[in-house]
Amino acid sequence: MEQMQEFYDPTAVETKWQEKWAKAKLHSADLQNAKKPYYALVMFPYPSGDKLHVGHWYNFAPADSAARYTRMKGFNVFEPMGFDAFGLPAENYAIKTGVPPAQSTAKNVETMIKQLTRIGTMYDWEKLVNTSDPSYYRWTQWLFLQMYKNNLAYKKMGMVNFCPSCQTVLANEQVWEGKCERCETEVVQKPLEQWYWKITNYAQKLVDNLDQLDWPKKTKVMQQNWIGRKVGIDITYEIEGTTEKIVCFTTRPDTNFGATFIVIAPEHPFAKKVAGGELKSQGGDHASEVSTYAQQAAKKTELDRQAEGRKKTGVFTGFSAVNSLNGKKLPIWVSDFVLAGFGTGAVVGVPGHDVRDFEFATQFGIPVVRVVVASDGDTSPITSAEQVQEKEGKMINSSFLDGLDIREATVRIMDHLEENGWGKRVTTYRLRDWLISRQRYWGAPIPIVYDPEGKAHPIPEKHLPWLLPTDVEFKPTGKSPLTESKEFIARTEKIFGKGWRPEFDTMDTFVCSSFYYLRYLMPNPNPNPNPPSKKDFIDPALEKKWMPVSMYIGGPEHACMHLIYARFVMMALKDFGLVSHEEPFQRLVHQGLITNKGAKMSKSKGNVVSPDSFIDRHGSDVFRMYLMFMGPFTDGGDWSDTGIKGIDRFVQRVWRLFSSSLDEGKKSNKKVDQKDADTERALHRTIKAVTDSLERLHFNTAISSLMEFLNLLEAKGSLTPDIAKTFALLLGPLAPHLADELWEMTGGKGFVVEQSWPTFDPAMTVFDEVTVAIQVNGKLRGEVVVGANAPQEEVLNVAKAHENVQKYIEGKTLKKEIYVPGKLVSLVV
RNA sequence: GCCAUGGUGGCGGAAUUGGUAUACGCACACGCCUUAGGAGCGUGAUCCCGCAAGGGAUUGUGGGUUCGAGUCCCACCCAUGGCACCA
Repeated sequence: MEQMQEFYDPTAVETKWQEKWAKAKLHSADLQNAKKPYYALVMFPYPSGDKLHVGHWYNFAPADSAARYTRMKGFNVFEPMGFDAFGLPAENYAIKTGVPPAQSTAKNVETMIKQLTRIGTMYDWEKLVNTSDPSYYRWTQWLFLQMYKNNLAYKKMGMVNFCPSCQTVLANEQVWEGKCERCETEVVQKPLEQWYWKITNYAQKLVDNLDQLDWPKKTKVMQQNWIGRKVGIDITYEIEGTTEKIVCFTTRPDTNFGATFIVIAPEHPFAKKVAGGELKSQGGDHASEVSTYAQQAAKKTELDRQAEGRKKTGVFTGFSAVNSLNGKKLPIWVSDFVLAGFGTGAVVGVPGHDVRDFEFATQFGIPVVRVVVASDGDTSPITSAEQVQEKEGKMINSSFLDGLDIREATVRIMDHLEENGWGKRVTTYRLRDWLISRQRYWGAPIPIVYDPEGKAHPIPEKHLPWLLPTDVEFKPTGKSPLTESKEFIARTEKIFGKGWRPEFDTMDTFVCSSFYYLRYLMPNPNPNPNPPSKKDFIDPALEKKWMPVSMYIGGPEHACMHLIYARFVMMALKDFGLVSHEEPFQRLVHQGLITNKGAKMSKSKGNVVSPDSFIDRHGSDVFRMYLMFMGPFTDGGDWSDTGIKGIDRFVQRVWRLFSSSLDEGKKSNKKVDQKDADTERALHRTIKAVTDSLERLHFNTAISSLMEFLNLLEAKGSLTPDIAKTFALLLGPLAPHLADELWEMTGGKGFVVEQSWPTFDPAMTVFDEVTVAIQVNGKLRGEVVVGANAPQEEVLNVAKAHENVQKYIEGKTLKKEIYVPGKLVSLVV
């Protein structure tokens, strides 16, 4: 009765252990001497002034549980943490409050470290990185210079995505459904000269390497789609009455005998020549129509195009090309359904076998020819869009291709076109080069200066870090805020000479995060390497030993941003001879999304759950276990205020059982460790179940196995010291504070995370006696208890003798008898 | 439209290879303890019929393979995520 009043006090216990862990430097990894390195990484957060939200916990706590389990399995686990500190959140906060981002960031980092510690994670704070610190961004700039040196960084004029709200350009990856990934404002197109990194050089490798990675299939497919590799052929068409040629890209040259027209994008050079009156056709002057159409098309926004739907518009140029295959004339049209940025910006129209071409042809009265037999054998003329798409079939109306399957025909025609010099096989990609310039303040300055003629020069490495000036307004105006800095310009002139100007743009924050996993391995950098050397960037021995990251955990929203940029940068670094691996993240896992009442948590919806009140009341262990218990880690789940009770009860019951049993043992000094076979077997089954669950990151079932075991122990009424110890160890990854407290109560030495993970005896996980189900004609009709190793015949006889079974088999002939050892008997009558 | 993933009680979910579907927990009902309970403990429960013993149905829908299907195959429906006038 006395023990019943004793409650587990999470706050006291958790504080006590967090202090002990810190004092023992329990989470500090010895990078140099580790024998079995295991790099456990989570995507680092940006330092926000708000409290850690449930999403952070849902990402970090289970990741930490996995890392703790791995450590107990005997690995030298390195679990670092840092801050993706440059970027819009800090800058927007500065704009609102006038507090310089450097100041607010430093403060936020401090509070977040405290919050992250409260989770009870094993972060090795000695290796902290902060991307906004000059000791970090000097390497962001150094990386830029390596890219520049190796011709992977270049500046070019072009149409770019511009967010009118953030007042900066964006990379393609950062435009989602035509909107800014950060603020969801409609993005517009602007012609600007900007810096790019040549990610397209690695397009092929980025696709090919996916095969070897242990990543979610979904993510691989997303990257594949994003890179958009397409194998096809460029076919050259001569234009009648001119010396001009048009090259069309197609993946379906097999249908080329069915071509009846050509369409080019409004931005295509030939369209410009027609519009400008440079070329005049015999059939009349179409310059004004083409130029008007091109101007209208240029004005259209993404929204206009969506509103227009698939309705085709276009104008005739007055010119025709010739299909070399059959001498047919192909009128050349201009239409905005053809994209200037894909392929060659020109398409050969085969209306019989492409829906868009069909729509265009019917819109403008262009003939439609069938060159593939329909699946139902139909060879009649095509009259509706439903008849169009044929991905299977044999060729007709196609000269030497007739009768061939479309796949054979594709190869044949490609060979034929290449042999005659009319075409060339090519591979195209959807992926565009990475635009890394940003017209924002809070980022790493691009280490470039311009001479008085405006020519770009890289800043010599000895001048790094090329410091971000502080004498600026933060308010974005579309012009880079750095243009206002007198100090920045003075500094440039002082070093490089009068009339020299610095590059005023800063780098995309995704540049900072594209290599941070390497910087964690350089915890005590030479504070001022001048000039910086390769070895200061990353120690090759450490890189070889620790990379690639063993397990990387973070949200799926980064599939086509950070996760593609980081892979590209690692590949480039390998080519520069700086690292030994091509891929940064061997295994990737996405945590699921945690919602509230089915909706994504957001401040504007006012449905954000703050962990704090729950932690104050139940403690971090209960909170993190509840998040893990909600369902599989990768699925996410919907928040519920009440469900946490179940975990709280579990923790209290564990506590009560431990304190009552262990106290009792002490007081009466009686031996309570005589083994009970049932409990012993249950213990082994529990170890097996928890181990299997943790291997699969199914924390929810690991917890339910422990609950089941606890239910059994409570029913037995006592706890032997051996079982108590193992129970504490099994709880270690899931509820680290409680586990250490229980471990201490059982007289365990050291910390739980330093102990070996419990092992089980497979022989002990099976029962002596098993319950066997009996089915008659597939329906359950009874069960019997037999010895686990009872021979088949004996079990079948017992089964057939079963009273209820008798009712169903009496007087009938047994057609089949099946015994699945230890599971069931199946009788067929 | 295309690709991917998923659909199991009132709810979150469990069920490595086809082998007793609904473990574990929440919520619920009843009981115990209590001055009290937003505490604790115990019992019950997928649904339908039945006082009960028991029977029948059931893993989105419809078929199929099998002694046996949540699991494998085919068709369809729905949900979520991604891509989308990409030639």
